[in-house]
Amino acid sequence: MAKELSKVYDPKEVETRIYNQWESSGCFRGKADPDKKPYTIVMPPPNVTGQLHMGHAMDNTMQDILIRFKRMQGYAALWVPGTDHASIATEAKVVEEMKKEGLTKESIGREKFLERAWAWKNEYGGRIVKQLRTLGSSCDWERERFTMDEGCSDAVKEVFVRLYNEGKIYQGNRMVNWCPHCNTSISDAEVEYEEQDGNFWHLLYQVKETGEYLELATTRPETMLGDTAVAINAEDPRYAHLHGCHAILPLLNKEIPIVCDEHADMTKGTGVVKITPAHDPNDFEVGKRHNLPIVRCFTYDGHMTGKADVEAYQALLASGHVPADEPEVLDCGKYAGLTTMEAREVMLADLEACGALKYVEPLKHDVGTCYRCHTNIEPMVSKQWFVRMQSLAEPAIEAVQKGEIKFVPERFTKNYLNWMNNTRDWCISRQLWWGHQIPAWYCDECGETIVAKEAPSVCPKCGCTHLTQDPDTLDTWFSSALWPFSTLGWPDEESPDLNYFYPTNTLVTGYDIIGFWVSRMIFSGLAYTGKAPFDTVCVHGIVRDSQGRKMSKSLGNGIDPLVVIDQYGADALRLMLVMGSTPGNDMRYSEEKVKAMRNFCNKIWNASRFLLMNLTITENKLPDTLALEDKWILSKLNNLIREATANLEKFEMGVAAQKVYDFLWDSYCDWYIELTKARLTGDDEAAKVQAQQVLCYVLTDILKLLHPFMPFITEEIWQALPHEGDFLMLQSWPVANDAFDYPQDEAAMEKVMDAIKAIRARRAEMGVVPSRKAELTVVTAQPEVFQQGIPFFQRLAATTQVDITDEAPASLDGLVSLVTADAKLYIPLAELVDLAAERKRLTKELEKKEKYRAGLEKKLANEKFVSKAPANVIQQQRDNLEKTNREITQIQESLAALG
RNA sequence: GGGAGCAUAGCUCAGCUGGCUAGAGCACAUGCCUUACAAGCAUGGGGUCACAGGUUCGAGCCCUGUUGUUCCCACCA
Repeated sequence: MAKELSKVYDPKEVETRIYNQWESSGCFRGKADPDKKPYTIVMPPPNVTGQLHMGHAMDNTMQDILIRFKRMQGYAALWVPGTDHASIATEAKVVEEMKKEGLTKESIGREKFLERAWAWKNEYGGRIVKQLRTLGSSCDWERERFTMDEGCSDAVKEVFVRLYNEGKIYQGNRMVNWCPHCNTSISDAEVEYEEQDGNFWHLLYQVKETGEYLELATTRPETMLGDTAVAINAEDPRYAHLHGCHAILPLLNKEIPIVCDEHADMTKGTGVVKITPAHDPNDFEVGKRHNLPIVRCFTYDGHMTGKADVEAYQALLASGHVPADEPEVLDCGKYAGLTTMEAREVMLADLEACGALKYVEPLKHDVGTCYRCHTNIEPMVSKQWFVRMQSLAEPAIEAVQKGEIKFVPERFTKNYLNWMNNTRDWCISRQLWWGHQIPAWYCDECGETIVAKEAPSVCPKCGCTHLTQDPDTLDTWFSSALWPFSTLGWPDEESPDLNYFYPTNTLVTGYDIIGFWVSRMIFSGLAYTGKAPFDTVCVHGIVRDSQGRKMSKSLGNGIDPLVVIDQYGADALRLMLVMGSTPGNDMRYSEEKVKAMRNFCNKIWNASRFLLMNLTITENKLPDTLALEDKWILSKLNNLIREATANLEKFEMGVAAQKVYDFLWDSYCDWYIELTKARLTGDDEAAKVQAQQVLCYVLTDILKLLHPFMPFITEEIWQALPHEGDFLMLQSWPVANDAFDYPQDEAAMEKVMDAIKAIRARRAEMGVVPSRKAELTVVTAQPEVFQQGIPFFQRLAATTQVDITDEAPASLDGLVSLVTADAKLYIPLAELVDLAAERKRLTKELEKKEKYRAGLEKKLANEKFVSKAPANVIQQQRDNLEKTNREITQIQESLAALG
C-alpha cells in the first residue's frame, strides 16, 4: 500500500503481487509439526482439461476460508490441490479433436491415442490450476497431484488387486447401462433420466398350441428379435391354460416358451410380458430364473447385429475360453446394420403388415440417458468388472450413523444414507483408453485371468508367455474415491504425510456429487485405511444465474469467474459467494451483489486510508487509558470475535462474514471513525495518539477476521499498518478477552448515540440543512453520561453549544423538543417550530409507545409467562417496560409543556 | 411411488438451539460533494413472515394438513 493512495481500491495490481509474495515465501506450505494439530482439506479435483466456473469458485472459496481460518488459529494447515483425469470427458474431447483431422481412435491405435491425450492434458492441464490461484486459493502447490500420476496410479492398482483377492471385485456378463454414443458402459449413477414422448406398441404373439393371440406391449419394439420367452403370472386365471405352451415370435417365426414368472404383473396391461434377457434389466433376471438363452441383437455402437457379429461370436466360441454366461448373437437379417431407431421403424412397418401390431398408445415416460452426451442408454448384457458393494457399504453406513462423519447441513445425511442403502454392485470397467487400464491379464493359450500390480511375464497356469492385458480402463470415480489418501502417500503406510495429515478434516463439495464421490471416498477410506477419510462433509449448493437457472454451456448463461475477478476483484467475488447464501442451498449469481461487495472492499480501503493519513504511531498497541467511545468499540469488537469465531467453527461462513461486514461498516466506519475525529482534529496530542492506537488496533483485528474471506485487500492494508511479522495470513486469529467487556460504557455510549440519532431524525424531518447549526440543551438524570458526549453532539448532530442540565427549560418558546429514553433534548430552531405539527407528532409517538407498553404489561402480568420463561427473558421485558415508561413520561411532559 | 429443499419488503436473500418493536443489500423518497470513501453520508417509506389448524407463557422458527415451486432417488411390459 503506497503512501499516496487512490480514492478507489484497484484490486488488479494488488492481487497478483500479493499472491506471488505468499507463494514465493512458502506461506501455503503445509508442514507437519508435532507441536501443532493438523488440519487438512483435500481439494475435490477439477477436471484436468476444465475451465474454472462459478461452482469451482464457490467450492474453493469455502475451502480457502476454512484453511486460512484454521491456519491462523494455529493448526498445521494443509490444503492439497490436484486435478482429475476425467476419463470419459477428456477422451471425448481428444476424439473430437482427432475427428477434425479425419482420424479415429482405432485408426491410430491405443499408444498413439494416449500420446495425444497426454499432450492434451499437458496443454490444458495447467489452466485450471492457474485460475484457482487468481481466486486466492492458499493450496500447497508443491503437493499438487493428478489422478493418473504415479502415486495415484499405484494406489489404484493396489486397491484393485486387494479387492480382487478378497473376492470383492468380480468380472461377469451382467446387465449394464450402455451408451452407444460414448461406446462404453457407464455406472447406474451416471444415468440421468429424462422425460420423453414415446409409445406403447401393442403386439400380438400367436400361441403355437392353441392358435390364440397374446397381446403384450413394449416401448422398445426393436428388442423383440432378442425375445427368448413370454412371461405370464402363474396365478393369472386368464392364462392358466397356457402353462407349458409356446409363443411364435413374429418376424422371426421363432418358437419361444411361455414361462410363469412373478415379474408379470396381472394388474398391469394384459398381464403378458415379452422377455428380452440381453436388453432389459428385469428380463435379464427373469432369464436367469428360467435359464433362458440370452440373445443379443444390438451391437455396442447402437446397430442391429448381423452376420459379422455372429462370426465374431463363433470365433470366440472356437477359442474355447468363453464364459458360460456369454450371450448368443443373432443375425438380424434384413435389419442387420440398421441403427436401433431405424430398425424400429422398419420392424413396425413389417409387424403392421403381418397383423402383429395391434395398436399404438402414446405415452410420456422417463428414459435413461448418458450423463455426458444424453444419448439414450441401451441396457445391454456385457462382460464388465464390478465391485461387490454390500460388505463395503455396511461400514460406510455405520460410520455416518455413529457420527464419525458428520454432514453439514445435517439433512444431507439422509441423502447419503439413501444412496448407500440402495447401492447395487458398481460397474467399474469402461471401454475407454484414457484412464487407469485394468490390471488384469488374460492368457492367450489357456484363458487364465491374472490380476496383479505388475504385468506378469508367464501364465502361472500353463506357463506360456502370451498374455494380453484387459483393454478396458477404470471408472474415473474409482481413482477419485482414493483421493483423500492416495494424495497423501498411501499405500505407503510409512508415509509421513499420511501419518500426520490423514484422516483429513473437512471435505467441501456440492450436494450433486454425494453419491458419485463422497460415498465412494467414505467406503474406500474405511476399507483400505481403516479410517474415515474426513470427519465433516461441508455441503454447498450450486450457483445459478440471476434468473435461477442452472448455468450451462448450452444455455450460454454461464458467468466466467475470471471475468468477474478482472472487473471487481477476487475478494469481491469471494465475499459475494459466501455472504447471503445458506449452507447447502443453491444461490443466484447477481452482478449487483458483486458490486455491493466491491463497494465493501472500497469501504475498508478508505477507512484504512483515513487511518493512514492520520497515523503517527509506529507500534500497534492499545493505550493505557481509554475513552468512552474506545471502550464501546472494543467491547463490541470483543463480542464480534466471539461470535464470528463460533460461526466459522460451525461452518456458518456467510453469517460470520455478515457480522464482520456490519461491524466494519456500521460500528467502525459510520460511528467510531466519526467519533474519533473530535480527538484527531483537536489540540490534545495525547488524545490524538490514543485515538490512533485504538483505531489501529481495532482495524487490525477486523483485517484478521476478514482475511479468510477477502485475503488480498486485508493483506495489502495490514502490510501498510504498523505490524510485526511478515504476512497477515500467518498472524494468529483474534481471541476474545473478557477484560474488554465494558457493558456499562457500551450502554452509556449508546445513550449518547440515541440522542444524536434523535436529533438527526428531527432535523431531517423538519428539513433543516446540516449547515444550519444550533444549540442543544440536554435535560437528563445522568449528566455524567451526556457530558462525555458533548464533542459528538457538536460533530455529528450539527450542534454548537451544549448545555447539560437536570432541569427543564423555563420556557419552551422557540424550542423544538425531542425525547429519548434517557434524556429530553431541546433545540432552538424558532422559525421552524410548528406547534400543531409538534403536538400531532408527539401524540402519534405516544400512541405507539403506549400500545407497545400495553403488550409488555400484559405479558408481564401473565403469571404463566413469569413462572415459565427464563429469567433473562423476563428481565429483558422488564427493562423494555421501564425504558418505554421513561419514554412515555418524557413525551407526556413535552406535550404538557406545549400546552 | 419414496425423500428433500424452498415460499419473509418491489427484487435477491439473512434470520444459528422458539424469547428485544422481523433484518441486510439492491431499488425507492428527501437532504447533503460534512477535508476516508458520491462505489459515500444522514434520514425516511415499504412486511397478515404462502394458507389453515395445533403445541407453547411466547411461533417466521416446532407439529399436522393444504397450495405453489425446485431438486434427488426409484419404477414404468
